[in-house]
Amino acid sequence: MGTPLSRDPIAEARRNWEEHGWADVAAPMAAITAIMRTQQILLARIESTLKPFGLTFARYELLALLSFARKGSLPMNKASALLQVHPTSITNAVDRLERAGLVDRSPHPTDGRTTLIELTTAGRTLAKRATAALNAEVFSAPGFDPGDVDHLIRILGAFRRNAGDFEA
Amino acid sequence: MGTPLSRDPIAEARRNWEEHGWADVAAPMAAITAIMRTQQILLARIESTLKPFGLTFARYELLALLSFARKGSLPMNKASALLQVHPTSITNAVDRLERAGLVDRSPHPTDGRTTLIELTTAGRTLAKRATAALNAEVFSAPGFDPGDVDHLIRILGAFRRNAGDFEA
DNA sequence: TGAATATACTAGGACATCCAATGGTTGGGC
DNA sequence: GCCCAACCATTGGATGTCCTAGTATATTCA
Repeated sequence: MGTPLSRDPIAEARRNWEEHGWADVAAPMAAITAIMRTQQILLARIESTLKPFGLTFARYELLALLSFARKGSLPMNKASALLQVHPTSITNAVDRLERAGLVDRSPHPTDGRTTLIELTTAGRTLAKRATAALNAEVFSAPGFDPGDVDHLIRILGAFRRNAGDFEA
Repeated sequence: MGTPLSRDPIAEARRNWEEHGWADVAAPMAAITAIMRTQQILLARIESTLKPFGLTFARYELLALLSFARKGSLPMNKASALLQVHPTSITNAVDRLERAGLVDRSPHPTDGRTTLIELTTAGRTLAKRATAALNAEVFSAPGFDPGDVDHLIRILGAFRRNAGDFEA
């Protein structure tokens, strides 16, 4: 990215909100905008780490999920639910992973509507190496104060629960 | 989205990390994944609020930025820097906003390389109405505990500064 | 002054996401 | 036993983001 700005653009936006009579919602606006920007920064780091493996974050998430599955396979709709993305995104990711020889599609033994996804040997190996890279290059030095990490997990966990992601 | 899951999928992932010998980075991994998911939820709310106005979040951000510009116009590279997105994203957004009659392009008076973006009357009106809708439907009840909002602003502000977004 | 470098925007391609619509498959209610 | 609503995966279209490359204009410097 370019040169650092001389002032925090989100703090600027917050001031603008306050000057226009929206002081009551200025702080939440700033927090939400900050989350947007933080996600963008983190995603860029992750994508950059995964690039040498030929993976995007979306495809990595699917590989990682499969690598933790007890049976080694997962129905597509389960993957969609657990990763909280639309079924079409799973279809898209599986298409590319399958073309790359990292996963296989197979029909569900009893339910003809369902398709199972399974890691190939190459997929399992790549998932391990990509996870090691993410741990080393992103998660081990995330840029948060260690004490703040627990704050974030608690605050965002409550938010996600309120939003209906999961139950208490 | 579907039914709430019975357990927090990010807490599950954290457990998986710990069981595989990556306990030292499990917490940051969980925090980062939670930011990704939180951004997704918030973006969906924002897009849903903006949809009746024919706006996306990217285009709204540009309209809002222009509405706060002193001169009422902004060079495209300034918009790119302040919104922290790729110049091509600005080109894309301006293309669509211009086609919708919400902004105009004009040449910079002294620098022939630069293009200025300016709100039309319709653009200024729509920006006001869209902001009012976001304030009412998203920012006024963001789903965070009021005390947590300040925590978030502080934690994410420090992160963004460390990441080189702006200077102290 | 004239060439080399830097800057600003645009064009085309890859990827991910969502939505709406389609075609199979299941399973419960009658 | 049959039918229809619910479910599953896929396709096609729209949007946004980034990357690479290309064109035009400015600026710097020998």
